[in-house]
Amino acid sequence: MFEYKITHECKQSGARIGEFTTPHGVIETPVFMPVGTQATVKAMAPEELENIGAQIILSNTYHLYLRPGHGLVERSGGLHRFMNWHKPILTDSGGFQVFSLSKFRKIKEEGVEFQSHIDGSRHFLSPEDAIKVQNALGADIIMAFDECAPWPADYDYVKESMQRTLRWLVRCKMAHKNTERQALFGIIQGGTYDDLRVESAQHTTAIDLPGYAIGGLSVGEPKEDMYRTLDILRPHLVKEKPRYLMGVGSPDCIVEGVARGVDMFDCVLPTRTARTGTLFTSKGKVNILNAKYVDDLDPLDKDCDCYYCKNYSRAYLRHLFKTKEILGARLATWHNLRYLINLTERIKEAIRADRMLDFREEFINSVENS
RNA sequence: GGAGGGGUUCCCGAGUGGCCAAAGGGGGCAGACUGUAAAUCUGUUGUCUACGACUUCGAUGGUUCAAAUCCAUCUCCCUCCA
Repeated sequence: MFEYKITHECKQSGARIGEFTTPHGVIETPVFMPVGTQATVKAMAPEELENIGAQIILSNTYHLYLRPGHGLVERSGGLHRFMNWHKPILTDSGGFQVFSLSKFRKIKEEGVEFQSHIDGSRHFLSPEDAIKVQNALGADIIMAFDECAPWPADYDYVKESMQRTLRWLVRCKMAHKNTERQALFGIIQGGTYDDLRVESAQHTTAIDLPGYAIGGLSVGEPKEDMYRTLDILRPHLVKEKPRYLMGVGSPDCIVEGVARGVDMFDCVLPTRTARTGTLFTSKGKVNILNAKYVDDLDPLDKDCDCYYCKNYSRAYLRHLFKTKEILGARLATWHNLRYLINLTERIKEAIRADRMLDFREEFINSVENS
């Protein structure tokens, strides 16, 4: 179980196509994983996700722990059964909530004290707790409990945080009881400090795990910093293990990430922006609410094969958004997810043809010339 | 016919002598969103030859240094009573 088999390596870029085997099926990388924090990818039914080619989705330890409680999920037969998604699932550990809910928490060596954003109740989440909850949820891939440090942040703070994340990783591995059916991934931190990144990568990969993630990026830093960090990390990653860039990203970031050897991505961007009217297209970003689309009866993207683009006009989607109809959010989400999954398909073709760098060039140009 | 209430910027609706181009919503226009406190948030919304000027608060006329705000007439709407 949890074997990662690289089936092709791009001669031009070193980008890989691989197969990661899990109890709920094989994931072909590079892969984009839609995010379904609260045991649902907002606006989409599992069947619909499957139909657009989603291979694996994310869910979240912290949010499910608070509501409805991991006990209920476990009693219902695990997360797969609870939400009726029978392909692989990855759960994030709650480490991102240490960052995003920073107003409600206090970090200690033992773990993190949270005050619930829902009702203000106090909770304590240690690395052991995060693993215990994830064992109960039953995802195929579970994440180590880390701290996603903010950006910008002082060197000393990031160093301390990164080293604590390493100590927490050791505790996570010790606590993980279900290694046969759940793959624990470690998370490399270190902000945008190159030496801290290298230190984190060396220590993290020294611990034998089925996969490794790069965290703490796309938290506000310039893209050049993110790309540089990926370049710095690349020689320090384990070639035979999947590499997961957490929280990324936008179409251009995914292309840039794959070109730098990343295999897995997740991001709320396509689903979140879809709900507010921003759509990815082969010609760049479109805000469907713009007045110029009021009479536009063409499909959003002629190059897209999604249910929305095949059956509806831009004017119709704009109308749905203007009237705040639920279907608007659904069609937009449907499209954005299909767009990103299509993008990974095109990326795989480029890797197979050993022309990932050419593809990157073409992609950047096509999106800019809108 | 009698009594009362009211007509404010695209809409609703505050404002009752100067701090009012006029609160607040809505709508419109635009922007943001990267391991989801997000079907959310931000900006903007009379005109112009634009750090100043001009036009606006049902209409007209008047009082005043100064009116959306006071007075008169007209007009339209609403409620109650006959």
